[in-house]
Amino acid sequence: MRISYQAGEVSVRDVAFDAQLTLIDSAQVFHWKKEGAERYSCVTAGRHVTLIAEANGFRLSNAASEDIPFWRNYFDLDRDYQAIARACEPYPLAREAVERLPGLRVLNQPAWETLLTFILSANNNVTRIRRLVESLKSVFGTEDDFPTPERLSQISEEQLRAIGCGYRAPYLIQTAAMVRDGFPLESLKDEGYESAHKRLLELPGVGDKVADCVQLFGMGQSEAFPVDVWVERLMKKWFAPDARNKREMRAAAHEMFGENAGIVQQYLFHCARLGLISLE
DNA sequence: AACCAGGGTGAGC
DNA sequence: GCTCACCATGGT
Repeated sequence: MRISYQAGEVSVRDVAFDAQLTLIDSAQVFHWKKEGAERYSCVTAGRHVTLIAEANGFRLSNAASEDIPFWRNYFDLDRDYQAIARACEPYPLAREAVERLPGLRVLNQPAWETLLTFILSANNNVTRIRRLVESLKSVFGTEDDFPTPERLSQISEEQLRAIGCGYRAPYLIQTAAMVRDGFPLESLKDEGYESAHKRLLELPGVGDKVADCVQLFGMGQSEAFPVDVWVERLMKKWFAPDARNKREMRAAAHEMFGENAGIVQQYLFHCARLGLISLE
């Protein structure tokens, strides 16, 4: 992997990256927009950026040189995905899943954005989550960012229901108020997985699954193993047929995949959604 | 027209 | 501890 900078563009070469898969279809991030065949744009962490997909990597236009470390982390460029595939060797189905979707990467998003979007994701479908996140950002955020906890905590339930949040509206408001009042969202990244998980469960609208998504996609805790309906079916059929509930499925995943559990999960999840793995 | 979606909550055991 | 009805909304 090589990163270079020239004339306002960050260029990333020699890296497996499938922009359509990772930014649009993977259901880990909901606010990238497709602008053209190879062009994608996004507002994240107060940065407005355009990504141009290339043969063996990508370019970021409108990027500052001092933001290279930010994007390096955001796109998970320092993780060795082939090594993860190899580490799955005892579990051929998992290894095949990782190898069948080259270029799918697990992004490291800002924690607050991840928390917001996954509260909205509960019992919802991807198309509608994307619309909802876009509305939340454009109606209540600024041109360059999502609404802050301060701002969101002062929006009325009626206003949030008006853009389609439904019963998740009070969860958003109450969680925003807790973060505003000092809930240590950022410092949870430095706690262990279990400890951070328990703290996240204190937030309204956050259960085991949403907490794991925030930890995996927004806190860099790769052992987090979100169990949604797809992963539940996968685990029941292929990996942990005796698990009696989702908590036991998570434990089984930690046993099998350790610190790579969340990364493997993302590949399995997507293969299942694409129909590449039979769930009978 | 039913059924589903990257589920969480609270009540009743 | 556990199960389960209920929760808005729109996609398929």
